[in-house]
Amino acid sequence: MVQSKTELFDKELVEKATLFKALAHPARLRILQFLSETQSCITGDISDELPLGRTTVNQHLKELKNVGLIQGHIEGVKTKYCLNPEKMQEIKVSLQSFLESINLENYKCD
Amino acid sequence: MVQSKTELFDKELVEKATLFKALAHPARLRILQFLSETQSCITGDISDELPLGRTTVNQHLKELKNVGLIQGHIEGVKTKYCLNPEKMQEIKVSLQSFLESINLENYKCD
DNA sequence: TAAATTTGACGTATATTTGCGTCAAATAAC
DNA sequence: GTTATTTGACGCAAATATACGTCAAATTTA
Repeated sequence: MVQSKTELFDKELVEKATLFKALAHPARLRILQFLSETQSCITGDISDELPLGRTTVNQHLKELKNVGLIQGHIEGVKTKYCLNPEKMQEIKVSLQSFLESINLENYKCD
Repeated sequence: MVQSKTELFDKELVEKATLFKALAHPARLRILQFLSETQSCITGDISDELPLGRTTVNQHLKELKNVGLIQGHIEGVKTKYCLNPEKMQEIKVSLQSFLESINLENYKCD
């Protein structure tokens, strides 16, 4: 067994968990920060900025791309990576709404 | 090798990644929702509310406890689980600040 | 006291994530 | 045309997460 049981949960919850998971590694957070700091697209070698090998960074980039947080244009041999501001905003709203739905003012614990 | 490299990142980033990770599974999101919906502490058997076995749910509860999102009082044989509103608020602020630091108004992609 | 309930601890199996090396395709530089 | 760069795809090993069964301690209940 030990099969994944995520599909047994509410679809919306699964989606939010997926978003959170994309942000659940310091390398991915750092990549997002880095892209925002540079204020524009970056060609390749983000791995120079991280204490990880190129292939590993590439994999993290792929994960971020999968959830739509970043985009990549190919320009000749090189690839330019950028944030996807719309998706970032979407995620922000999504997470805030979840956190707000949870955090009740008059929560009491007896 | 394949050793964990998380310690090579900024401590603050690692902490935020840890928080996100705690929220990266639908079962844990559901548990948080459930605790907030009931508006009070719940004795044991949250597993009745989830499509998972008791031991599995217990493990998720433990993870949530580890990051401080929930608390558990022991009352006789039973254990009461509650949200930790302070920590929830803390996490909310922490995540919002990260997202805001990332999402730039005038982000351009050439 | 004996039986039933409740729960954490422990062990185990499978799945997924993380990290990286190597290779091949594509393009640029010579 | 040949060589160098750049990058994704592929595969592998170790680490971690997920899911659960079983057991023992604690505590009610009978």
